[in-house]
Amino acid sequence: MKLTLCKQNVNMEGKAKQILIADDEPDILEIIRYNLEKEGYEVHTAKDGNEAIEKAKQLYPDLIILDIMMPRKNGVEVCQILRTQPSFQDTLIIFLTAMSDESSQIKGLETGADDYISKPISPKVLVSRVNALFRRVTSKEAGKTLQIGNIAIDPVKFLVSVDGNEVILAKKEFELIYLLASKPGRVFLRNEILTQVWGNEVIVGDRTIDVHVRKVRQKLGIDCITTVKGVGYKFEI
Amino acid sequence: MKLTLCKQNVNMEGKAKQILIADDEPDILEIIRYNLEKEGYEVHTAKDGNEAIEKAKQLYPDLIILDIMMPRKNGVEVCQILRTQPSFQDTLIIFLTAMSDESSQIKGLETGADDYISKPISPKVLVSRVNALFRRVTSKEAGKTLQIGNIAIDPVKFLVSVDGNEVILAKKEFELIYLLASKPGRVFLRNEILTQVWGNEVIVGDRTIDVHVRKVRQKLGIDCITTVKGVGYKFEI
DNA sequence: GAGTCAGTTAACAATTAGATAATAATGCAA
DNA sequence: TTGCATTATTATCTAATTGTTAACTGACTC
Repeated sequence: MKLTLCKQNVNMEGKAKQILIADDEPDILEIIRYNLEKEGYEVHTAKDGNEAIEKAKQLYPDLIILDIMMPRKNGVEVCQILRTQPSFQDTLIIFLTAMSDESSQIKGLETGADDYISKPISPKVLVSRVNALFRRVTSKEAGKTLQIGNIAIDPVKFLVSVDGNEVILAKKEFELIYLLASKPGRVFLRNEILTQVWGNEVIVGDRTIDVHVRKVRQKLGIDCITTVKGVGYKFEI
Repeated sequence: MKLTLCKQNVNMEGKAKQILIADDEPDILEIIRYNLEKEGYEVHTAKDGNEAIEKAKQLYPDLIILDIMMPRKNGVEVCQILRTQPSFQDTLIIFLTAMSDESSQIKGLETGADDYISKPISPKVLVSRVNALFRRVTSKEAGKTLQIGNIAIDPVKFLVSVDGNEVILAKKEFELIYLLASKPGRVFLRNEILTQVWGNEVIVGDRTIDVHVRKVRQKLGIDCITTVKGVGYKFEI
Protein backbone atom coordinates (compact mmCIF):
# COMPACT_ATOMS: atom_id res chain seq x y z
CA MET A 1 0.00 0.00 0.00
CA LYS A 2 1.23 3.47 -0.80
CA LEU A 3 0.51 6.43 1.38
CA THR A 4 0.42 9.71 -0.45
CA LEU A 5 0.73 12.96 1.35
CA CYS A 6 -1.58 15.64 0.10
CA LYS A 7 0.76 18.21 -1.29
CA GLN A 8 -0.32 21.71 -1.82
CA ASN A 9 2.26 23.11 -4.09
CA VAL A 10 2.26 21.04 -7.18
CA ASN A 11 2.33 22.12 -10.75
CA MET A 12 0.08 21.24 -13.65
CA GLU A 13 1.52 17.80 -14.11
CA GLY A 14 0.97 16.94 -10.49
CA LYS A 15 4.65 17.05 -9.76
CA ALA A 16 5.80 19.02 -6.76
CA LYS A 17 7.05 22.44 -7.72
CA GLN A 18 10.80 22.54 -7.99
CA ILE A 19 12.74 25.23 -6.21
CA LEU A 20 16.46 25.72 -6.56
CA ILE A 21 18.24 27.63 -3.82
CA ALA A 22 21.77 28.95 -4.17
CA ASP A 23 23.64 30.27 -1.18
CA ASP A 24 27.13 29.70 0.13
CA GLU A 25 26.05 29.46 3.76
CA PRO A 26 24.95 25.89 4.51
CA ASP A 27 22.88 26.99 7.50
CA ILE A 28 20.73 29.35 5.49
CA LEU A 29 20.36 26.72 2.81
CA GLU A 30 19.02 24.29 5.39
CA ILE A 31 16.62 26.73 7.02
CA ILE A 32 15.12 27.59 3.65
CA ARG A 33 15.01 24.00 2.56
CA TYR A 34 13.23 22.91 5.74
CA ASN A 35 10.58 25.57 5.50
CA LEU A 36 9.87 25.12 1.83
CA GLU A 37 9.78 21.35 1.95
CA LYS A 38 7.29 21.64 4.76
CA GLU A 39 5.11 23.54 2.31
CA GLY A 40 5.27 20.71 -0.17
CA TYR A 41 7.85 22.07 -2.56
CA GLU A 42 10.71 20.00 -3.86
CA VAL A 43 13.92 21.74 -2.95
CA HIS A 44 17.33 21.54 -4.57
CA THR A 45 20.41 23.42 -3.47
CA ALA A 46 23.60 24.85 -4.89
CA LYS A 47 26.44 26.38 -2.97
CA ASP A 48 27.78 28.82 -5.53
CA GLY A 49 26.90 30.57 -8.76
CA ASN A 50 28.29 28.04 -11.17
CA GLU A 51 26.61 25.16 -9.43
CA ALA A 52 23.38 27.11 -9.53
CA ILE A 53 23.59 27.51 -13.29
CA GLU A 54 24.49 23.89 -13.75
CA LYS A 55 21.62 22.63 -11.65
CA ALA A 56 19.19 25.10 -13.19
CA LYS A 57 19.97 23.66 -16.60
CA GLN A 58 19.50 20.13 -15.35
CA LEU A 59 16.29 20.74 -13.45
CA TYR A 60 14.49 23.63 -15.10
CA PRO A 61 13.04 24.52 -11.70
CA ASP A 62 9.90 26.58 -11.27
CA LEU A 63 11.64 29.04 -8.98
CA ILE A 64 15.26 29.92 -8.31
CA ILE A 65 16.29 31.68 -5.12
CA LEU A 66 19.69 33.31 -5.47
CA ASP A 67 21.87 34.83 -2.82
CA ILE A 68 23.42 37.99 -4.18
CA MET A 69 26.75 37.38 -2.49
CA MET A 70 28.13 34.06 -3.66
CA PRO A 71 31.50 32.74 -4.81
CA ARG A 72 31.97 31.69 -8.43
CA LYS A 73 29.40 34.06 -9.91
CA ASN A 74 27.15 36.17 -7.73
CA GLY A 75 23.37 36.07 -7.87
CA VAL A 76 23.02 38.92 -10.31
CA GLU A 77 25.44 37.30 -12.71
CA VAL A 78 23.67 33.97 -12.49
CA CYS A 79 20.37 35.66 -13.18
CA GLN A 80 21.74 37.50 -16.18
CA ILE A 81 23.21 34.36 -17.66
CA LEU A 82 20.04 32.35 -17.21
CA ARG A 83 17.83 35.09 -18.58
CA THR A 84 19.71 35.12 -21.88
CA GLN A 85 18.35 31.64 -22.53
CA PRO A 86 14.79 31.40 -23.76
CA SER A 87 14.23 28.41 -21.50
CA PHE A 88 14.68 30.61 -18.46
CA GLN A 89 12.79 33.59 -19.72
CA ASP A 90 9.81 32.75 -17.58
CA THR A 91 11.46 31.05 -14.63
CA LEU A 92 10.77 32.85 -11.37
CA ILE A 93 13.82 34.28 -9.66
CA ILE A 94 14.06 35.68 -6.14
CA PHE A 95 17.15 37.38 -4.76
CA LEU A 96 18.37 37.19 -1.20
CA THR A 97 20.01 40.45 -0.26
CA ALA A 98 21.55 41.95 2.83
CA MET A 99 19.04 44.34 4.33
CA SER A 100 21.14 47.42 3.81
CA ASP A 101 22.30 46.69 0.34
CA GLU A 102 19.86 48.77 -1.64
CA SER A 103 21.95 48.99 -4.76
CA SER A 104 21.85 45.22 -5.10
CA GLN A 105 18.12 45.24 -4.73
CA ILE A 106 17.75 47.72 -7.51
CA LYS A 107 20.26 45.95 -9.68
CA GLY A 108 18.50 42.69 -9.00
CA LEU A 109 15.14 43.86 -10.16
CA GLU A 110 16.69 45.49 -13.20
CA THR A 111 18.36 42.22 -14.06
CA GLY A 112 15.03 40.54 -14.27
CA ALA A 113 14.36 39.17 -10.82
CA ASP A 114 10.75 38.73 -9.80
CA ASP A 115 11.17 39.58 -6.11
CA TYR A 116 13.81 39.95 -3.46
CA ILE A 117 13.94 39.00 0.19
CA SER A 118 16.13 40.76 2.72
CA LYS A 119 18.39 38.94 5.12
CA PRO A 120 18.11 38.00 7.90
CA ILE A 121 15.40 35.75 6.61
CA SER A 122 12.20 35.15 8.49
CA PRO A 123 10.83 31.76 7.50
CA LYS A 124 7.33 33.13 7.57
CA VAL A 125 8.15 35.94 5.20
CA LEU A 126 10.04 33.61 2.95
CA VAL A 127 7.26 31.11 2.63
CA SER A 128 4.57 33.69 2.12
CA ARG A 129 6.59 35.50 -0.53
CA VAL A 130 7.26 32.29 -2.39
CA ASN A 131 3.63 31.27 -2.23
CA ALA A 132 2.54 34.72 -3.33
CA LEU A 133 4.83 34.63 -6.31
CA PHE A 134 3.51 31.29 -7.45
CA ARG A 135 -0.03 32.45 -6.91
CA ARG A 136 0.55 35.54 -8.99
CA VAL A 137 2.00 33.57 -11.84
CA THR A 138 -0.15 30.51 -11.72
CA SER A 139 -3.31 32.50 -11.56
CA LYS A 140 -2.21 34.37 -14.65
CA GLU A 141 -0.64 31.71 -16.63
CA ALA A 142 -1.09 28.16 -15.53
CA GLY A 143 -4.34 26.74 -16.53
CA LYS A 144 -4.48 29.42 -19.12
CA THR A 145 -6.15 28.21 -22.27
CA LEU A 146 -3.91 28.63 -25.21
CA GLN A 147 -5.58 29.74 -28.38
CA ILE A 148 -3.60 29.56 -31.56
CA GLY A 149 -5.57 29.91 -34.74
CA ASN A 150 -8.38 27.39 -34.69
CA ILE A 151 -6.76 25.34 -31.96
CA ALA A 152 -7.62 25.79 -28.30
CA ILE A 153 -5.64 23.99 -25.62
CA ASP A 154 -7.29 23.92 -22.22
CA PRO A 155 -5.09 22.53 -19.46
CA VAL A 156 -7.89 22.62 -16.92
CA LYS A 157 -10.17 20.33 -18.80
CA PHE A 158 -7.23 18.57 -20.39
CA LEU A 159 -8.82 19.18 -23.74
CA VAL A 160 -7.72 20.29 -27.15
CA SER A 161 -10.33 21.57 -29.55
CA VAL A 162 -9.81 21.97 -33.24
CA ASP A 163 -12.50 24.11 -34.85
CA GLY A 164 -14.64 23.46 -31.80
CA ASN A 165 -14.33 19.70 -32.03
CA GLU A 166 -12.96 18.44 -28.77
CA VAL A 167 -10.14 15.95 -28.83
CA ILE A 168 -9.09 13.95 -25.82
CA LEU A 169 -5.39 13.47 -25.36
CA ALA A 170 -3.49 11.30 -22.93
CA LYS A 171 -1.44 13.04 -20.25
CA LYS A 172 1.95 12.96 -21.93
CA GLU A 173 0.43 13.81 -25.26
CA PHE A 174 -1.27 16.80 -23.76
CA GLU A 175 1.83 18.02 -21.94
CA LEU A 176 3.77 17.75 -25.15
CA ILE A 177 1.40 19.81 -27.23
CA TYR A 178 0.94 22.29 -24.40
CA LEU A 179 4.68 22.83 -24.15
CA LEU A 180 5.14 23.31 -27.87
CA ALA A 181 2.10 25.53 -28.18
CA SER A 182 3.19 27.69 -25.26
CA LYS A 183 5.71 29.27 -27.59
CA PRO A 184 4.45 28.86 -31.14
CA GLY A 185 7.16 28.94 -33.75
CA ARG A 186 9.97 28.32 -31.37
CA VAL A 187 11.95 25.13 -31.89
CA PHE A 188 12.19 22.92 -28.83
CA LEU A 189 15.22 20.68 -28.82
CA ARG A 190 14.54 17.02 -28.12
CA ASN A 191 16.55 17.42 -24.97
CA GLU A 192 14.45 20.32 -23.85
CA ILE A 193 11.23 18.45 -24.48
CA LEU A 194 12.54 15.54 -22.48
CA THR A 195 13.32 17.59 -19.40
CA GLN A 196 10.15 19.64 -19.59
CA VAL A 197 7.67 16.85 -20.22
CA TRP A 198 9.38 13.78 -18.85
CA GLY A 199 11.45 15.36 -16.08
CA ASN A 200 15.18 15.33 -15.75
CA GLU A 201 15.63 12.14 -13.84
CA VAL A 202 13.67 10.01 -16.25
CA ILE A 203 15.63 8.36 -19.00
CA VAL A 204 13.61 7.31 -22.00
CA GLY A 205 14.62 6.08 -25.40
CA ASP A 206 15.08 8.03 -28.57
CA ARG A 207 11.83 7.04 -30.19
CA THR A 208 9.57 7.91 -27.28
CA ILE A 209 9.12 11.52 -28.27
CA ASP A 210 8.41 10.59 -31.89
CA VAL A 211 5.70 8.19 -30.94
CA HIS A 212 3.97 10.77 -28.80
CA VAL A 213 4.27 13.38 -31.51
CA ARG A 214 2.74 10.93 -33.91
CA LYS A 215 -0.21 10.24 -31.63
CA VAL A 216 -0.89 13.93 -31.17
CA ARG A 217 -0.72 14.57 -34.89
CA GLN A 218 -3.03 11.63 -35.48
CA LYS A 219 -5.60 12.63 -32.89
CA LEU A 220 -5.69 16.28 -33.86
CA GLY A 221 -5.95 15.44 -37.51
CA ILE A 222 -4.15 18.60 -38.54
CA ASP A 223 -0.47 19.20 -38.97
CA CYS A 224 0.49 21.68 -36.30
CA ILE A 225 3.74 20.09 -35.17
CA THR A 226 6.62 20.65 -37.52
CA THR A 227 9.73 18.50 -37.43
CA VAL A 228 13.07 20.26 -37.66
CA LYS A 229 15.38 17.40 -38.53
CA GLY A 230 18.40 17.04 -36.34
CA VAL A 231 17.12 19.76 -34.05
CA GLY A 232 13.67 19.25 -32.59
CA TYR A 233 9.99 20.10 -33.02
CA LYS A 234 7.95 23.26 -33.15
CA PHE A 235 4.30 24.21 -33.03
CA GLU A 236 3.17 25.90 -36.18
CA ILE A 237 -0.10 26.18 -38.01
CA MET B 1 19.64 5.26 -26.13
CA LYS B 2 21.66 8.39 -25.72
CA LEU B 3 22.43 10.12 -22.45
CA THR B 4 23.52 13.70 -22.76
CA LEU B 5 25.37 15.44 -20.00
CA CYS B 6 24.38 19.03 -19.50
CA LYS B 7 27.54 21.09 -19.85
CA GLN B 8 27.56 24.65 -18.80
CA ASN B 9 29.99 26.28 -21.09
CA VAL B 10 28.75 25.42 -24.53
CA ASN B 11 27.91 27.46 -27.57
CA MET B 12 24.75 27.53 -29.68
CA GLU B 13 25.24 24.13 -31.24
CA GLY B 14 25.88 22.52 -27.88
CA LYS B 15 29.59 22.14 -28.43
CA ALA B 16 31.91 22.87 -25.52
CA LYS B 17 33.75 26.16 -25.73
CA GLN B 18 37.33 25.77 -26.86
CA ILE B 19 40.21 27.33 -24.97
CA LEU B 20 43.84 27.30 -26.12
CA ILE B 21 46.53 27.84 -23.48
CA ALA B 22 50.14 28.60 -24.31
CA ASP B 23 52.82 28.45 -21.65
CA ASP B 24 56.27 26.89 -21.52
CA GLU B 25 55.84 25.58 -17.99
CA PRO B 26 54.06 22.20 -18.13
CA ASP B 27 52.92 22.50 -14.51
CA ILE B 28 51.06 25.74 -15.09
CA LEU B 29 49.58 24.33 -18.25
CA GLU B 30 48.22 21.40 -16.27
CA ILE B 31 46.81 23.49 -13.43
CA ILE B 32 44.97 25.69 -15.85
CA ARG B 33 43.78 22.77 -17.90
CA TYR B 34 42.43 20.97 -14.87
CA ASN B 35 40.49 23.94 -13.58
CA LEU B 36 39.00 24.92 -16.89
CA GLU B 37 38.04 21.41 -17.89
CA LYS B 38 36.25 21.11 -14.57
CA GLU B 39 34.16 24.07 -15.70
CA GLY B 40 33.15 22.27 -18.84
CA TYR B 41 35.48 23.93 -21.30
CA GLU B 42 37.48 22.01 -23.86
CA VAL B 43 41.15 22.79 -23.35
CA HIS B 44 44.06 22.62 -25.79
CA THR B 45 47.66 23.49 -25.02
CA ALA B 46 50.77 24.80 -26.71
CA LYS B 47 54.24 25.09 -25.23
CA ASP B 48 55.62 28.04 -27.16
CA GLY B 49 54.59 30.95 -29.33
CA ASN B 50 54.86 29.27 -32.69
CA GLU B 51 52.91 26.26 -31.57
CA ALA B 52 50.26 28.60 -30.19
CA ILE B 53 49.83 30.30 -33.55
CA GLU B 54 49.76 26.99 -35.33
CA LYS B 55 47.12 25.49 -33.05
CA ALA B 56 45.08 28.67 -33.06
CA LYS B 57 44.81 28.42 -36.82
CA GLN B 58 43.80 24.79 -36.61
CA LEU B 59 41.24 25.17 -33.87
CA TYR B 60 39.88 28.70 -34.00
CA PRO B 61 39.31 28.54 -30.24
CA ASP B 62 36.88 30.80 -28.43
CA LEU B 63 39.56 31.98 -26.05
CA ILE B 64 43.37 32.00 -26.10
CA ILE B 65 45.38 32.32 -22.90
CA LEU B 66 48.95 33.41 -23.62
CA ASP B 67 51.90 33.52 -21.30
CA ILE B 68 53.88 36.68 -21.96
CA MET B 69 57.26 35.00 -21.46
CA MET B 70 57.55 32.14 -23.91
CA PRO B 71 60.26 30.80 -26.17
CA ARG B 72 59.82 31.06 -29.94
CA LYS B 73 57.65 34.20 -29.92
CA ASN B 74 56.36 35.71 -26.70
CA GLY B 75 52.73 36.25 -25.89
CA VAL B 76 52.58 39.81 -27.12
CA GLU B 77 54.05 38.82 -30.46
CA VAL B 78 51.63 35.95 -30.84
CA CYS B 79 48.74 38.25 -30.06
CA GLN B 80 49.88 40.83 -32.57
CA ILE B 81 50.28 38.26 -35.29
CA LEU B 82 46.88 36.73 -34.67
CA ARG B 83 45.14 40.07 -34.45
CA THR B 84 46.28 41.02 -37.94
CA GLN B 85 44.01 38.26 -39.23
CA PRO B 86 40.30 39.02 -39.39
CA SER B 87 39.55 35.53 -38.14
CA PHE B 88 41.09 36.38 -34.82
CA GLN B 89 39.73 39.90 -34.56
CA ASP B 90 37.05 38.79 -32.14
CA THR B 91 38.79 35.88 -30.47
CA LEU B 92 39.17 36.48 -26.76
CA ILE B 93 42.76 36.72 -25.56
CA ILE B 94 44.02 36.71 -21.99
CA PHE B 95 47.64 37.30 -21.03
CA LEU B 96 49.46 35.67 -18.16
CA THR B 97 51.97 38.11 -16.73
CA ALA B 98 54.41 38.18 -13.86
CA MET B 99 52.93 40.24 -11.08
CA SER B 100 55.56 42.96 -11.18
CA ASP B 101 55.79 43.32 -14.90
CA GLU B 102 53.59 46.31 -15.45
CA SER B 103 55.00 47.30 -18.78
CA SER B 104 53.94 43.97 -20.21
CA GLN B 105 50.47 44.43 -18.86
CA ILE B 106 50.15 47.75 -20.56
CA LYS B 107 51.66 46.49 -23.74
CA GLY B 108 49.35 43.51 -23.60
CA LEU B 109 46.19 45.52 -23.44
CA GLU B 110 47.47 47.86 -26.13
CA THR B 111 48.13 44.90 -28.34
CA GLY B 112 44.52 43.93 -28.15
CA ALA B 113 44.24 41.53 -25.25
CA ASP B 114 40.89 41.34 -23.51
CA ASP B 115 42.24 40.74 -20.03
CA TYR B 116 45.37 39.73 -18.20
CA ILE B 117 45.96 37.57 -15.16
CA SER B 118 48.93 37.95 -12.87
CA LYS B 119 51.13 35.06 -11.83
CA PRO B 120 51.15 33.24 -9.52
CA ILE B 121 47.77 32.09 -10.72
CA SER B 122 44.91 31.46 -8.37
CA PRO B 123 42.60 28.90 -9.93
CA LYS B 124 39.60 30.77 -8.55
CA VAL B 125 40.64 34.03 -10.13
CA LEU B 126 41.44 32.31 -13.38
CA VAL B 127 38.10 30.59 -13.65
CA SER B 128 36.09 33.63 -12.69
CA ARG B 129 37.96 35.84 -15.13
CA VAL B 130 37.44 33.38 -17.93
CA ASN B 131 33.77 32.98 -17.12
CA ALA B 132 33.35 36.73 -16.85
CA LEU B 133 34.91 37.27 -20.23
CA PHE B 134 32.62 34.78 -21.91
CA ARG B 135 29.63 36.20 -20.12
CA ARG B 136 30.39 39.66 -21.42
CA VAL B 137 30.48 38.36 -24.94
CA THR B 138 27.84 35.67 -25.02
CA SER B 139 25.19 37.55 -23.09
CA LYS B 140 25.26 40.12 -25.81
CA GLU B 141 24.95 37.88 -28.80
CA ALA B 142 23.61 34.45 -27.88
CA GLY B 143 20.78 33.11 -29.94
CA LYS B 144 20.00 36.49 -31.33
CA THR B 145 18.00 36.91 -34.51
CA LEU B 146 20.23 38.37 -37.17
CA GLN B 147 18.73 40.95 -39.46
CA ILE B 148 20.78 42.01 -42.42
CA GLY B 149 18.96 43.98 -45.05
CA ASN B 150 15.95 41.98 -46.14
CA ILE B 151 17.25 38.75 -44.63
CA ALA B 152 16.33 37.60 -41.14
CA ILE B 153 18.01 34.60 -39.54
CA ASP B 154 16.25 33.36 -36.42
CA PRO B 155 17.99 30.57 -34.54
CA VAL B 156 15.13 30.21 -32.07
CA LYS B 157 12.64 29.39 -34.79
CA PHE B 158 15.33 27.89 -36.99
CA LEU B 159 14.14 30.00 -39.85
CA VAL B 160 15.59 32.23 -42.52
CA SER B 161 13.27 34.73 -44.16
CA VAL B 162 14.00 36.67 -47.28
CA ASP B 163 11.61 39.59 -47.73
CA GLY B 164 9.30 37.87 -45.29
CA ASN B 165 9.25 34.60 -47.21
CA GLU B 166 10.34 31.83 -44.94
CA VAL B 167 12.95 29.45 -46.23
CA ILE B 168 13.63 26.11 -44.60
CA LEU B 169 17.25 25.11 -44.35
CA ALA B 170 18.79 21.88 -43.12
CA LYS B 171 20.83 21.97 -39.94
CA LYS B 172 24.29 22.33 -41.47
CA GLU B 173 23.03 24.81 -44.03
CA PHE B 174 21.52 26.90 -41.28
CA GLU B 175 24.63 26.80 -39.14
CA LEU B 176 26.68 27.83 -42.13
CA ILE B 177 24.61 30.87 -43.03
CA TYR B 178 24.29 31.81 -39.36
CA LEU B 179 28.05 31.78 -38.96
CA LEU B 180 28.67 33.85 -42.08
CA ALA B 181 25.88 36.28 -41.32
CA SER B 182 27.06 36.75 -37.75
CA LYS B 183 29.78 38.99 -39.16
CA PRO B 184 28.57 40.35 -42.46
CA GLY B 185 31.36 41.37 -44.79
CA ARG B 186 34.02 39.47 -42.94
CA VAL B 187 35.69 36.64 -44.83
CA PHE B 188 35.63 33.24 -43.16
CA LEU B 189 38.43 30.93 -44.19
CA ARG B 190 37.39 27.47 -45.29
CA ASN B 191 39.31 26.15 -42.34
CA GLU B 192 37.44 28.37 -39.98
CA ILE B 193 34.07 27.38 -41.37
CA LEU B 194 35.02 23.74 -40.96
CA THR B 195 35.92 24.06 -37.30
CA GLN B 196 32.99 26.28 -36.45
CA VAL B 197 30.28 24.36 -38.22
CA TRP B 198 31.63 20.85 -38.43
CA GLY B 199 33.82 20.82 -35.33
CA ASN B 200 37.55 20.32 -35.30
CA GLU B 201 37.62 16.59 -34.90
CA VAL B 202 35.47 15.96 -37.95
CA ILE B 203 37.32 15.51 -41.19
CA VAL B 204 35.38 16.15 -44.35
CA GLY B 205 36.43 16.52 -47.95
CA ASP B 206 37.23 19.65 -49.88
CA ARG B 207 33.98 19.98 -51.75
CA THR B 208 31.67 19.60 -48.76
CA ILE B 209 31.57 23.29 -47.93
CA ASP B 210 30.99 24.24 -51.57
CA VAL B 211 28.04 21.95 -51.84
CA HIS B 212 26.46 23.38 -48.73
CA VAL B 213 27.11 26.92 -49.88
CA ARG B 214 25.49 26.05 -53.15
CA LYS B 215 22.40 24.65 -51.44
CA VAL B 216 22.02 27.75 -49.29
CA ARG B 217 22.41 30.03 -52.30
CA GLN B 218 19.86 27.96 -54.17
CA LYS B 219 17.30 27.88 -51.38
CA LEU B 220 17.57 31.56 -50.52
CA GLY B 221 17.33 32.51 -54.16
CA ILE B 222 19.47 35.57 -53.67
CA ASP B 223 23.21 35.88 -53.81
CA CYS B 224 24.26 36.77 -50.30
CA ILE B 225 27.28 34.51 -50.04
CA THR B 226 30.30 35.81 -51.88
CA THR B 227 33.22 33.60 -52.77
CA VAL B 228 36.68 34.93 -52.10
CA LYS B 229 38.84 32.70 -54.21
CA GLY B 230 41.69 31.02 -52.45
CA VAL B 231 40.49 32.35 -49.12
CA GLY B 232 36.92 31.55 -48.16
CA TYR B 233 33.40 32.92 -48.14
CA LYS B 234 31.67 35.97 -46.79
CA PHE B 235 28.13 37.12 -46.24
CA GLU B 236 27.28 40.17 -48.28
CA ILE B 237 24.14 41.58 -49.78
C1' DG C 1 48.61 25.80 -71.91
C1' DA C 2 49.36 23.68 -67.15
C1' DG C 3 47.75 24.30 -62.76
C1' DT C 4 44.73 25.76 -59.19
C1' DC C 5 40.37 26.49 -57.32
C1' DA C 6 35.59 26.62 -56.93
C1' DG C 7 30.95 25.39 -59.23
C1' DT C 8 27.95 21.69 -60.59
C1' DT C 9 25.84 17.42 -60.58
C1' DA C 10 24.65 12.97 -59.37
C1' DA C 11 25.39 9.06 -56.74
C1' DC C 12 26.13 7.11 -52.40
C1' DA C 13 26.25 6.91 -47.27
C1' DA C 14 24.74 8.19 -42.92
C1' DT C 15 21.52 10.05 -40.02
C1' DT C 16 17.11 10.86 -38.40
C1' DA C 17 12.34 10.48 -37.83
C1' DG C 18 7.91 7.96 -39.07
C1' DA C 19 5.16 3.73 -38.69
C1' DT C 20 3.72 -0.21 -36.45
C1' DA C 21 3.39 -3.70 -33.32
C1' DA C 22 4.60 -5.70 -29.13
C1' DT C 23 5.30 -5.24 -24.28
C1' DA C 24 5.07 -2.94 -19.86
C1' DA C 25 2.93 0.05 -16.67
C1' DT C 26 -0.92 2.30 -14.91
C1' DG C 27 -5.55 3.37 -13.74
C1' DC C 28 -10.21 2.12 -13.06
C1' DA C 29 -14.31 -0.34 -12.16
C1' DA C 30 -16.78 -4.44 -11.04
C1' DT D 1 -8.47 -8.03 -5.70
C1' DT D 2 -8.98 -9.08 -10.32
C1' DG D 3 -9.45 -8.13 -14.96
C1' DC D 4 -10.03 -4.79 -18.58
C1' DA D 5 -8.84 -0.62 -20.81
C1' DT D 6 -5.95 2.95 -21.46
C1' DT D 7 -1.50 4.86 -21.69
C1' DA D 8 3.55 4.78 -22.00
C1' DT D 9 7.71 2.87 -23.67
C1' DT D 10 10.56 0.08 -26.52
C1' DA D 11 12.09 -2.49 -30.55
C1' DT D 12 12.26 -2.97 -35.26
C1' DC D 13 11.70 -1.82 -39.73
C1' DT D 14 11.06 1.67 -43.33
C1' DA D 15 11.08 6.08 -45.55
C1' DA D 16 12.88 10.37 -46.06
C1' DT D 17 16.07 13.72 -45.51
C1' DT D 18 20.53 15.27 -45.01
C1' DG D 19 25.41 15.06 -45.56
C1' DT D 20 29.47 13.64 -48.16
C1' DT D 21 32.12 12.25 -51.94
C1' DA D 22 33.70 11.78 -56.62
C1' DA D 23 34.10 13.19 -61.09
C1' DC D 24 33.70 16.56 -64.28
C1' DT D 25 33.54 21.53 -65.90
C1' DG D 26 34.73 26.18 -66.32
C1' DA D 27 37.14 30.28 -64.89
C1' DC D 28 41.13 32.44 -63.83
C1' DT D 29 46.36 32.85 -63.00
C1' DC D 30 50.96 32.57 -64.08
